[in-house]
Amino acid sequence: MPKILIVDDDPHIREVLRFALEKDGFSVGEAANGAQALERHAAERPDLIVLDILMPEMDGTEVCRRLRRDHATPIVFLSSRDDEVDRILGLELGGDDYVTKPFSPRELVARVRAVLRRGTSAVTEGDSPVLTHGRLRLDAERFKVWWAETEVTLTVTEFGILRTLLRRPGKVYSREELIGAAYDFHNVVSDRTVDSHVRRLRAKLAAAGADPVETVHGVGYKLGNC
Amino acid sequence: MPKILIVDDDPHIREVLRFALEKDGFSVGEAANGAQALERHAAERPDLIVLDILMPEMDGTEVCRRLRRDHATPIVFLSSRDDEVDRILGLELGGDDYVTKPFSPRELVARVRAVLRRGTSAVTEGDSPVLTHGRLRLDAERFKVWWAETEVTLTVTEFGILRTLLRRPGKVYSREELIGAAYDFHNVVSDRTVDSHVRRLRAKLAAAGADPVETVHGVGYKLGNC
DNA sequence: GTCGACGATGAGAATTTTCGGCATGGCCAT
DNA sequence: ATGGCCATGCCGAAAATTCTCATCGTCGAC
Repeated sequence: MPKILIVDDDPHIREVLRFALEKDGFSVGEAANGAQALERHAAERPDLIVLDILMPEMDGTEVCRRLRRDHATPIVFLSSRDDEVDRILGLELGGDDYVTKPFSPRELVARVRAVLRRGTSAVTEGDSPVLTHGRLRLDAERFKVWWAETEVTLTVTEFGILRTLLRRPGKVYSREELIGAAYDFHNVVSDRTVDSHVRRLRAKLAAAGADPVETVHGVGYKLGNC
Repeated sequence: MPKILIVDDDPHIREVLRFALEKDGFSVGEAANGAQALERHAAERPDLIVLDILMPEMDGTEVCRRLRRDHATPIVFLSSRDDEVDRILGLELGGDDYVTKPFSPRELVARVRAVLRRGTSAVTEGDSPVLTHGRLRLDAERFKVWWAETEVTLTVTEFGILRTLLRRPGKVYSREELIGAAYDFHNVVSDRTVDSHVRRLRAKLAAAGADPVETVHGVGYKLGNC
């Protein structure tokens, strides 16, 4: 019966999350700010923390940094605004997953379960054969991609990049990460190359009426809402 | 002080190997045929077996199969004729390394050490940054290859294939294995493609005076003696 | 508003992949 | 053994994809 610590300054959110998590059999603790979070973490030793990023005084990133000094407790971030989380995710914080508001409690519980299932390790990819995000669908086994009903034909590299983006929609991937995910040899290609592939990927998706790949200036690319 | 069991029907070979291994600090046992090998193995519990393939009555492959029923003792095979070992290696016997006669005792000792160092596991690739085989040298970090003194410039795929072959010189790799080792997506390219890459790889090595990549009809490619 | 850094774009070079035809090896019947 | 036959590998060339480079546009910090 894993124990979850909810950290958010909004009592309403805490309430909703507590309800959802308890219904699923988790035992739940709460904290309303960063200082309280560290305190409760020390006292209750939760198996996972649900952590809001935007909080007065000590925000989520700072809590995360302090926790990471001594602990590997998995963290699922809550982000208020979509573009806000972008920067943070670029910075290799030790977060394990990320949910942007507004989100369904059901989704959060699913993420929490997933993180716990794959163990403490921060960066493990759930290699499901079919990935979906909005109208975008990718079948890694059959090597095919659809936007709504129309199939989009991609090359290997384009496919690799999209698959990576799709594993964590919204997360901003640096060019280096994208290269690493698509090739065995990381040290071979220049990162300008990623631009080229993203360009053609975008072109093909655009031809199908989609435009889900977004640029995050100074960091990399991410999959936006579809 | 690891114990090695030498199995070979040729007393001269046993003598040479015993001398080399003992000089290196190993303790050595001997067996002249398959039946004796099983017997000695049960009695002496060696840490590693050096096993000749071609023996009268019960040959090395059969000995290996019987041993593998109950034991994971690492095995280094000795093969008499070069082309003979090819077929056997295709068949995923549980061998840990392979040396073809004529071989230098020094080389065998090196192999034995390597196998022991990387633990019992049969198929662990020591991902050392620098792989060498005869005059052939490959640096996986700097992404460079040499034949003797001359550097050979390879493309990513050529490099990937050579690196794979180099991980177990002499082992015959199927085209599928080579594809799988060089790409993330296995299901994308036809296996004729491997031919093309091997062709260009050979051409480049030939330009440097080498011809180490050998074809094994009906199975795949392997790295021959250099 | 200006400047500097970063991303987009176009074009071309390099690499990878495929395909079809030819050569060769291994196997069977003679 | 010999010759034919089928499977498999090799080669040349073209098509597809990937990668790089130079230039221009845009974003964001000051």
